[in-house]
Amino acid sequence: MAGILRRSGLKATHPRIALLNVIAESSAPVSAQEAAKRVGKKMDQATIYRAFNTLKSKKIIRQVDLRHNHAHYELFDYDDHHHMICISCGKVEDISGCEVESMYSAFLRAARSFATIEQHSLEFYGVCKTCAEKTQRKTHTIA
Amino acid sequence: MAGILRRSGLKATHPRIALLNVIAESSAPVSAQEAAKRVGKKMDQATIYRAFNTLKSKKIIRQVDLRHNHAHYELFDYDDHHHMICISCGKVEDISGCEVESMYSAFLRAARSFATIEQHSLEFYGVCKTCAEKTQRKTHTIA
DNA sequence: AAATAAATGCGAATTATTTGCATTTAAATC
DNA sequence: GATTTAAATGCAAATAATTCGCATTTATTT
Ligand SMILES: [Mn+2]
Ligand SMILES: [Mn+2]
Ligand SMILES: [Zn+2]
Ligand SMILES: [Zn+2]
Repeated sequence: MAGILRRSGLKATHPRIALLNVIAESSAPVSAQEAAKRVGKKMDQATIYRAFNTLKSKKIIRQVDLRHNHAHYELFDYDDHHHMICISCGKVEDISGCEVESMYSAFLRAARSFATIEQHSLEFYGVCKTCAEKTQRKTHTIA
Repeated sequence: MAGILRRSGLKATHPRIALLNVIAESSAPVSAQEAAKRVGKKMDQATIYRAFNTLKSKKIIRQVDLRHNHAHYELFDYDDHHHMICISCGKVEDISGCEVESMYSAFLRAARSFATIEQHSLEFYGVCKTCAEKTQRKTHTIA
């Protein structure tokens, strides 16, 4: 992690490295609260938010919207993966194989007022198998 | 607007109708602050947030993430349009013609733990022509 | 017009994110 | 390895975003 930071012109400081490790080890995008909890030690929330912002501006991490009313972040791995989010329990699963980038130029042609597209976000909102089963069971019980 | 509300089992109250009009007349998704300002009269912020949530749950409006650290909402028109957002000035333009829904079943097959997809959000982050020109001009001045 | 559940307003509470400033620390220089 | 210095951190306090409790008002039903 230290190398990534230095290559971006950032100081490889202990809090930042710890935070990056937390993000890297997490299976789902992490929020400031989760990060604070998992970084353990003492990393101030202000430092966490400042780190999120600088790491985002250097494209080391990217922001993901899960509609939880607070931001989440994950490593910016350049593999263009996206997320499925359960609208019932909040579960998040990564998915890949989206072709959207290949359509950038077509979208740009259709757009009146945009010069470039740098990135996109694509999220799917649905119901996970666990929640679907629960609903099914509930329905059966009532009937 | 009153009809839409009643059809969803909601009371067609004055604040709600005013809010829906604001959302309908806006060219871009609106935030709670913008709504408060434009509804004029006095509609309490708590009422605005409560309305956003109930209208969202009835699928009359939908939430849009512009990465501004607060939620935005627009009418849920079922035409599957999406947004281009300028990372420099925040400008928002609607775009349509996305084929993502036709790929729901393929994504579902690829997903380990999801039973259904109900909707998706697709946002493009780029630079608008106005901002692109400004940058160009700045670069030229420096050179 | 009366009854009633739903919705609102208002104030206060949470939650989320940012800021100012004194102090510390990583990296560069000697 | 000690010195220098700009960048980064911690702490406390500020601001922004969203939610809650409860008394009062309002839209529909009767
Ligand atoms: Mn992910
Ligand atoms: Mn729109
Ligand atoms: Zn679920
Ligand atoms: Zn712009």
